[in-house]
Amino acid sequence: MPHLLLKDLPRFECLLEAAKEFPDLDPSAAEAYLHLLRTSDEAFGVTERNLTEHNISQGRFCVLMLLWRSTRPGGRNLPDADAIVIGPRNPAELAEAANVTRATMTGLVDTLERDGYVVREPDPVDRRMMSVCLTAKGERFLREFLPGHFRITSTVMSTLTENERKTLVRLLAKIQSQAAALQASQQEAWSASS
Amino acid sequence: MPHLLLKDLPRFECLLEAAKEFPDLDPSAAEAYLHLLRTSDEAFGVTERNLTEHNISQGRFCVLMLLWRSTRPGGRNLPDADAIVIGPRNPAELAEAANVTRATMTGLVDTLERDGYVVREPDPVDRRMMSVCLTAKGERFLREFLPGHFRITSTVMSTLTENERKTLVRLLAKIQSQAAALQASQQEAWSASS
DNA sequence: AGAATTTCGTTAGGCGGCTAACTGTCCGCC
DNA sequence: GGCGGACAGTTAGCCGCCTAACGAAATTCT
Repeated sequence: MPHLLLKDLPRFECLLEAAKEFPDLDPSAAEAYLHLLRTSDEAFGVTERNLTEHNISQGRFCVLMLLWRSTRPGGRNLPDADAIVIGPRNPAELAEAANVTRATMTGLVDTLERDGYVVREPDPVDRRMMSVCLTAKGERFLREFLPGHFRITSTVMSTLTENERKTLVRLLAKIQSQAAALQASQQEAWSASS
Repeated sequence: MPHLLLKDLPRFECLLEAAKEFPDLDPSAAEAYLHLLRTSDEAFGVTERNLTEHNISQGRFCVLMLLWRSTRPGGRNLPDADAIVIGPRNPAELAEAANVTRATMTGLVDTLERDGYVVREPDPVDRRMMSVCLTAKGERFLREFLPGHFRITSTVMSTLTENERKTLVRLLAKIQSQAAALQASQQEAWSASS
């Protein structure tokens, strides 16, 4: 479970009350924000429990998925099979795709290699680079692990109808783009001030 | 930013494709799940950036909020002021409310005390216990920090109308209760097997 | 009253992120 | 053709979270 968060969210009336003192506090916005983080945390907790039972972390799992997407032809059943891009293989590409630093990726690949799910191979042409490859053991692990993982995520979302899922995704996408824009402006302000 | 997550979520067609191979994969459920985590991560990232700029972590901030809720009368403007419960003060209560272990709370209070936001005082009646109290500096910090924090969360949610926020909270609550139920059943299964 | 259990806070050690600094390799430019 | 940057991967060290185990104090059970 990732970040520390209040177990019981403040009730809406409390937010209304607090808004009297802090005019910047938008009660419904704060409520939505808190619920978003809380729910995501809880949903993630359920899958993470499954991950740790299989002795793997979210980060390592993410790397395996990226490699799996790249090793398997992917477009085998698609008409334009040859157009399918091969996913990332270098640590740097993996780090970029997984949204972590290269240093973190080094650690993840270290443990994955130690567990035999992955091997590192030097790049023959550019001697700075490495290739990270999924082993047969790694692929076997995914093949055994994924069905249960998918069942869990399906169960978590099973209370929502197809329409509800659609609206949820739509609303989340709005928030996400807003957050991304805000983050960009934050970075801009930071680089301008330094 | 808490957990490692794919930067670009797989497109829905890819999920449909993968579902052919994994019958347990419910494409719309997986899509909703991934969007939920991704959006929460991004939204949290925006506020966390603000937190770290003020040299504080989400965990410490959470503790300060809990203490603040407990020190201030809270019900000052409410009719039934005397019925207002006083919030947690012991490390154990704080840990429970913040959803972390007591060991973690020790560390959080350590750094908060080092920064002068909080003091520890031994309980006069039960010598096992400590009382954690917000200092004037801690309250001043909150008073200066919160407006900006509220502005940020309001901005993140500003793309949603009041109605959209309501439906979002409703859908999230459904997911949350489902996740909580699942977690309970997981725990049950675990304790039964051991 | 004394022993066993519970509870509180802390410590020790692990893990997974991060930043910053380093080594080694490639590339462009004079 | 050598040299300064740019880039890949690693290392070192920090922080926040976790679990496990501990000593001290309170509580419960004989």
